[in-house]
Amino acid sequence: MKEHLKDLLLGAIDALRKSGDLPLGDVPELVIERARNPAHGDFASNAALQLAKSAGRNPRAVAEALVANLPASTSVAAVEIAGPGFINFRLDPRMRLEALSTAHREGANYGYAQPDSRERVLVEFVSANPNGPLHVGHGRGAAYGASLANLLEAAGHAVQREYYVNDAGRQMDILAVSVWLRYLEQLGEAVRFPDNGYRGDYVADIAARLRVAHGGSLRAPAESVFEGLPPDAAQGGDKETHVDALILRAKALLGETGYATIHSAGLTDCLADIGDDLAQFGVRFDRWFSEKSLATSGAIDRAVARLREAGHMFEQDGALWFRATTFGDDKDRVVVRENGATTYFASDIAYLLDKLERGFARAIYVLGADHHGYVARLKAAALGLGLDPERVEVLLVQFAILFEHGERVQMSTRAGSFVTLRQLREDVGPDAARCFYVMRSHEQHLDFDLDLARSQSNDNPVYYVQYAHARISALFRQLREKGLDYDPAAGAQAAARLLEPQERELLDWLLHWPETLSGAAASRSPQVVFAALRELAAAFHSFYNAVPILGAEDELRHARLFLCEAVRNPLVGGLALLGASAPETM
RNA sequence: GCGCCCGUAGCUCAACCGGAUAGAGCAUCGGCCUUCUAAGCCGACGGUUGCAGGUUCGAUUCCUGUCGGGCGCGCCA
Repeated sequence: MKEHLKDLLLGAIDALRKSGDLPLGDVPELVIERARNPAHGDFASNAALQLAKSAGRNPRAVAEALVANLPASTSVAAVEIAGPGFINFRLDPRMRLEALSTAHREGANYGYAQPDSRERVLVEFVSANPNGPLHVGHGRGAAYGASLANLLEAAGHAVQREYYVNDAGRQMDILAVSVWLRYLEQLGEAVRFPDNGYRGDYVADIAARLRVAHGGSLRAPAESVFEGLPPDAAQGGDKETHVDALILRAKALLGETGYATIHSAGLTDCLADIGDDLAQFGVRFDRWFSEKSLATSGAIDRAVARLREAGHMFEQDGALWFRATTFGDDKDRVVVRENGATTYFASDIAYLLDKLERGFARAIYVLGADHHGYVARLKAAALGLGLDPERVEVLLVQFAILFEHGERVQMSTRAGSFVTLRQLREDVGPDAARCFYVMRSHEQHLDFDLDLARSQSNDNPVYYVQYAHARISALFRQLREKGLDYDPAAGAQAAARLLEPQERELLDWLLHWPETLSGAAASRSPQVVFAALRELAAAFHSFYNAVPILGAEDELRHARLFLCEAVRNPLVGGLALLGASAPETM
């Protein structure tokens, strides 16, 4: 609709230019807005205000000229000039009724875009290191990424969801050593657990499974493990040095295959746990992309060669550097270390190249806010590879802070005393968890109120929205119980009788829903969807309280039930985008 | 020190790429269940948009400075 009105205005501008009645300069990007105040009609444009300066006339005169030259349209009932020169459009009432029947006809997909302007988009999200269970911080990235992917799909794009598995790094080695030490402990060895090790109970669980699968075949005497190691932090040394030495010792004692067995047990178990956790959270991925595979496939070498050939690499202090500062980054970055190993950033470059070479028009990264330093780096990498940096889109998700009984819930990952996503989900339920996470803009810090999310009351906005759906379902149950009839065709026929203000509100909402959705997708803002659903629920509850539905006379009953069915569709469809259910009863 | 994000009602947040009278929910106060689910509805109260300048017909929105909060600045991942 906004596009249509924009075309009308462009038509008027065109006509004025041809006739030469008004000297118009460059035409700015026209903006059509929903009118906030109903007295201002349905849509408003500030075009005249924007054009006034270059036309050298006062805005109202420009507005009058525009309106006089506006092409005819069957969708517009009236055009008014108001205030300093706003042009207000009042839609033909038929537009609302059309929206109503479209909403009714298209089911839960109402408002979803036709996939005509389809763009292939890759959304990478979560990508947490598989060295333990997901915690509540990851939950926000998961909820946001999943909802965003759904939203982009609803906006007509072809979306691929990926999880980047950091299966190659040092953190995984630390996990492997932690598992091994717990395993030895369970076999009766007197081990000293490193300060930098992973202490969570899940580590012991992995060790226990390892014992079942491999018995004592991976055992080594404690003395041989710790003999001659540099001291740990608690022993007056350095925890990093200590744990690194421990990793080397484990590899030496276990041999390549033995170490690989433990390493992969840690990885596999953690990944399985994460996958299961996310699946129960309604979050699914099309692909789990292994970081290690970038090395084995030669993708890293290829990416590095490409940067080198483009002349963006240099050697210094024995390492190979990417001259990122050429492309706006504030530092140059090491890609190949002095010891010959590639850095994490090297994998990033290779993965980025891989994504864009697979034909995705856009690579969206959903990252935690603490990764904001990556933005410049990734953009620089794209430029260095000779690719358009616009195709790289980084969305930073700010931290979520849990509150309970009005106090901040403290978390410490390494100590294993964190609140896991699994715990949160089981505590407040998946629907509330998903919605609470995306209720605020992703670039806004989130205070996650556990008590509120748990509460089954009017305080809880998720229940409020779901309750609207349950009430509609209840109406149709009551309809049968009372032996009343409902004829959708008669309802559609009588829809013009839906003239109460509360009915008008609902029709308005339905009319705007497609644009609300496309706007939310364009601004990567699932919270807009939630806010809109809340409005719809509020409008429905008001309607429900204001007018009789089953108790109305026949024709009105058909019309109102028809409206209820139409309202139910975006409730279901919108909640689905956010990963929440629409229960029939509550 | 440098860089990024955020400061809006008592609290948590909106305000649609600069627009018309800055809006919701919670909290507080007052009403509404012999009728379709009261997990609901109706109403009242509540604001110098952190502060100081600037740009503009118009600024919560853009720019500069400043104060406050969060985060980041490895040959870690």
